[in-house]
Amino acid sequence: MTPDPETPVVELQGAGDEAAPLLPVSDDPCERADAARNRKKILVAAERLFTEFGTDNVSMDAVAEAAGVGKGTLYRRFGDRSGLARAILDEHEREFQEQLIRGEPPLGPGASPGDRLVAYGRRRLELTERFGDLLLAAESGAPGARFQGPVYATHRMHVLSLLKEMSPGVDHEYFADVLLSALSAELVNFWRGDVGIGEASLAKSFEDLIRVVEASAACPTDSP
Amino acid sequence: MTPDPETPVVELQGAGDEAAPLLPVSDDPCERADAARNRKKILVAAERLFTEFGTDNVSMDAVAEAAGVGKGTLYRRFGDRSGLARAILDEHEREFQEQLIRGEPPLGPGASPGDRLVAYGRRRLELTERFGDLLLAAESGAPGARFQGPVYATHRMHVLSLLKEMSPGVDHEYFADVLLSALSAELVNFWRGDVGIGEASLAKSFEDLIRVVEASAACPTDSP
DNA sequence: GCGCTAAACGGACTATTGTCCACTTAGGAG
DNA sequence: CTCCTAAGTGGACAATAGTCCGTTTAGCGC
Repeated sequence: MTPDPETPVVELQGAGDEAAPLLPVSDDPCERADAARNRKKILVAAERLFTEFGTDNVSMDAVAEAAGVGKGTLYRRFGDRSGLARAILDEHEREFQEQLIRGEPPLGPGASPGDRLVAYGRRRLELTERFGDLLLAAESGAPGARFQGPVYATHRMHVLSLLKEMSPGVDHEYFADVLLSALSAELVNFWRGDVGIGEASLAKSFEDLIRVVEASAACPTDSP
Repeated sequence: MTPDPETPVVELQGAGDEAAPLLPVSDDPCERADAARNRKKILVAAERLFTEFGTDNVSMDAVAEAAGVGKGTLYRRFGDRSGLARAILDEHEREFQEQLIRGEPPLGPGASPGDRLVAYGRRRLELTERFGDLLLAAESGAPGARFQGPVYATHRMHVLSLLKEMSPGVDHEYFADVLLSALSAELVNFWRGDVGIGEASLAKSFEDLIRVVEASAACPTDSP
């Protein structure tokens, strides 16, 4: 494994509902000046190449060359291709998380958990529409790697705490991952591209899914 | 794209509930004798190497060499690594589908759709326990490739028809994919390996998920 | 300024996937 | 039996990801 990829690991202990600043901090304050400069150069070059030629028509060599650094530097900073994609997405990711935690309802606090989950799904789908290829690259690393890393952990905790609020006393660990899989770039891109279903339609289906759970929390038929 | 991978495409027109023999037929009757012989040699060699060294510690070169064929032959037959994995799984897959269609309840016909879905999930989880790495390799091709091909289509149709039976008049297309994602080797392997949760526990969670949908189909709170 | 050291750099190198095409051969027609 | 051709074969080839390690340099203590 690579010595130290970019993940500046924030502690993510299970309990807390959602108040704490769980945002992944991408700028290491102890980073040497040249390292920071190169990181920036790489991110700028990569973003340009990715948008110009399409995310998966650009080799890592090409990124390194365009950024004017060696390949070793590229890999030292970002670990692998998916790490680079994640780093590019990071800025938008932070903005998104900000809205989840401190934004307006229904995305932010104040709405019912069901409404918040629906809004969360809708927003994720919008983001997938904008950043589809990049998100796909970000979640295509080693198998199972998608489920690790601070970004996934944060999303997971958000969904989990809303589910808990919706129907307390039930174990939703697995269901949280299932919901996030339902929003994975791979599935969503497939629906949008190959099946040809629009994002709005998907949002509706995702909402249905949430409403089903919401209803079952209120319905006595639920057998413990 | 590869000229003609192994997929001998069976028509999969949407309607029929599940009576027809939708099993993917893997032996092309018009295959030349030497081709068939090589196919067999490759499958045997690959299966041996995979079980001996672990599925992803074996390069395609190694498989070709062990089978005593050229790499070109390997790729002509199976398209890519994931195609090879699918072909190895094919025998078990056919057996599984046989049980779904003509086997005993609750897996086969005769039980309630909810029970059948639960049994389906349980069985898939067992298979993932046995063939985890291979299934993982089979579903790790080009992004979105998992959702294509006859095997996925068949599973999807099975789940879909049970969902329809459970709550008629509702669109379950997306939800079927979500349920199948919940059983994907990537997610399940992650839970078993990294989280350390046993298969039984996952089966329980999957069952809960199905029961929630089952309940909501019966509960008047459901808003159309 | 002057070294010193840990951090960062970069490009040669390895491993692997997947493609291509000139050659070989199975198996039916005559 | 012989010929013919479409299918099949195999290994050289190109492209790419990711590793390794000798070299360079930032930034600190003096």
